[in-house]
Amino acid sequence: MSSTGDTPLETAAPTRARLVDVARVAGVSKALASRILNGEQLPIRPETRNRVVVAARGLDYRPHAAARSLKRGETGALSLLIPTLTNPVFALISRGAVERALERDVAVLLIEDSAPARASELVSRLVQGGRIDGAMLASVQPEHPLPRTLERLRIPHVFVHRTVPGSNRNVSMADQKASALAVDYLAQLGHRSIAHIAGPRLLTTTQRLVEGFSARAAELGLRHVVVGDDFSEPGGAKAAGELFDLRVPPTAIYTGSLTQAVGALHVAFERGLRVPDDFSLIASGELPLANYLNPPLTSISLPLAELGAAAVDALVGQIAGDEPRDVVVETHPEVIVRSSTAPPQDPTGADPPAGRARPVPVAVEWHGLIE
Amino acid sequence: MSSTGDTPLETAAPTRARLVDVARVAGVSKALASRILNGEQLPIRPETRNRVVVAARGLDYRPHAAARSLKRGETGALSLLIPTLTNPVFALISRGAVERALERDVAVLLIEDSAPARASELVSRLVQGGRIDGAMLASVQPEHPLPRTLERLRIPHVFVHRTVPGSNRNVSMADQKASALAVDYLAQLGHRSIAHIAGPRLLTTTQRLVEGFSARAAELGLRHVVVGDDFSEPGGAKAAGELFDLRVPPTAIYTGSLTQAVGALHVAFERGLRVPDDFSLIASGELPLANYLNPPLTSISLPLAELGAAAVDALVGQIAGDEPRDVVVETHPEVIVRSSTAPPQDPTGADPPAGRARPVPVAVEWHGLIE
DNA sequence: CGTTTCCAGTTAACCGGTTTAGCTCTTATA
DNA sequence: TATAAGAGCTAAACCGGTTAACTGGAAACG
Repeated sequence: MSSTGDTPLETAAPTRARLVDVARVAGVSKALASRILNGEQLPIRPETRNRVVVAARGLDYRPHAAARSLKRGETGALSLLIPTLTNPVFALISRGAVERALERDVAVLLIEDSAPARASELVSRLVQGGRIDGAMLASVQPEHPLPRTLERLRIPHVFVHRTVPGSNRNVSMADQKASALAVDYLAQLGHRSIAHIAGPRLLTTTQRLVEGFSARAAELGLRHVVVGDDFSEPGGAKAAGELFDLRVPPTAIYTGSLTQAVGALHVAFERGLRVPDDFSLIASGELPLANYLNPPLTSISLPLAELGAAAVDALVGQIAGDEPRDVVVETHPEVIVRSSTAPPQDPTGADPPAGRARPVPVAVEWHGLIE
Repeated sequence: MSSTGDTPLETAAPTRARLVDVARVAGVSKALASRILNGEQLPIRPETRNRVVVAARGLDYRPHAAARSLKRGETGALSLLIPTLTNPVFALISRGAVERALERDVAVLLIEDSAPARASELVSRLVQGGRIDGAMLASVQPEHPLPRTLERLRIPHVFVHRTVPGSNRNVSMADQKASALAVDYLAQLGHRSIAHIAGPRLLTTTQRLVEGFSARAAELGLRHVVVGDDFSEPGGAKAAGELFDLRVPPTAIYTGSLTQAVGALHVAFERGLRVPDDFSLIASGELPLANYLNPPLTSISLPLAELGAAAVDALVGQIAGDEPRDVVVETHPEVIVRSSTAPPQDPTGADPPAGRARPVPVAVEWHGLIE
């Protein structure tokens, strides 16, 4: 298996060029070749430098990752832990992270967090095995064991999208702005009574979305309500069902994820409700699928890929020695208008003729001003 | 940064255990420790072996990936090239591959094939940089430059899901069976006139799906037609539109992917056609989303995760020295019955009163027996 | 004129494993 | 009784880079 030098057999094994080869061709020591190729600022004759660079290019030389890693004590690889690949939100974050990492010549190991204990063990193994320099975590729920482990091992890490308050390691975006924009858009269409289907309350993403929603709705004097506690399709379906059961349902629903919107559309269909005739629907997070739902879904675009890219940048910074600090990605949310939103059909629905909307049949309470 | 031995400062940097540490604790040389921990069959006193094993466990020792890689000339890492992460088909294949790889203590680098030239360059870089031992390719179209590059560099590789005939490196499944099952199911419901919305004709997956469809339809004496050339939502929408434009549209449509089915549902909705009243719809490939479409989509389950796992197995085999050979994953397709399929509404629709169905308004021709 | 400084490099140690060659001691064999 | 054959281990080279320490000569400096 040792392809050192010549292989006298008929199959000329194409062997990688090593640093020594470059050095020999350029007529210098491998030490010098190494330092030149790494762009060190050194007193060196330009002509010598050139010989080395040309030799490296000519031989298509690439430093052996393992050798470099061994000496430097760095691997040039990161892990990215996500809840599931089949959720397009995380697919997009992953895309952004992998792209940026490749630009920076860093490798990314993607891992699905099927079970917290297992994920912790896997990441620890990668760390202990010297396979990664740092970890990006997009799936930590508050009691997840991994952050503590990483803290103890002093492994650089960041939290992406799902953040940990006070950690100084959060890479997030101003989700509030997306919610506020959604509320603005619905209000502008004439809706006076709106609902938000939210995710798990423990997640900071959820909290930001809810906060943005409630704050702006209150500001505009809209009646508003928040339901739901799961970003999935069934979560959206269940929450939507609760809303439709209200004595006075909202005329518009804003979901925290596209998957929830799919669930909401599903129950609407089952109950014979029509969108946007019976209620308007708008979701946070734009995906190609939105255009092919029935009806095509109005949504708020969010820079998920940029979020992944920013996570890589922050983590690479930490590895280089920077102190961990929170990063908030610039958000310029936009409404992608499709066919699931329209002015409310029955203007009185937002303000029922019989005055006050209470009592409410399920454990859901309206907030906001009753004019 | 050198944490060699003791760090006298207050921050006790938790340093990885190395092989020497294990050897010292066990009172043996590191050579022996290495061979024991690698499970070599050697003349060794059981007690000595035990001391080493216990020491390794006690120190939570894990061999440093880079050091091992450097000496062995293997990285213990593979790449997986997929068209896009946001397509759940490839998300599932990736899931299966990553899971199996982690079981085998191998790392997987996931790469999206945004542009063939760029992907080729990236994978080459990984190979040349000694970052991966082999590549899994799930996105090669016939003129993709990567296979040639890998062949030239003598890098082990396999083709997953999208195969290359004659390469002996294909990891695929018997998609034909899924198509045949779909046809059987539709026939059993009473449909006599069915259509298949296919993917790009150059892909072998498409060819297998089409073959299974046409063969079984002919066998059962059904009128059948194949349209479409793209697995995406717009591709499904366009093809469905062509079918609806037929003078005698089919009473059932079988799509090669769930995304195409989404597209088909979309145009049906736009044209006011109802599923399954106006036509039945069944898709190849089961995904959670299917349950939340309107109506919930009947689909054929396929072992996509197993396919990814099998790809890892095959590739690891090649790296260990096996000759490349095609692998066909066991398929036991099942119909997941939901609400998008039903007996045809108008039994005469399958066999129009006016006799022959031609002429056909678009470039689509019916095949099969006219009774 | 002797010494220091700078230029333009080279030598060799080292990272943490794996692996080949070899060494010592006991036991079986001729 | 000499010797070959294991059993049971150790020493050291090696993988391919990086980097601290060093060298020989020319120029600058006091």
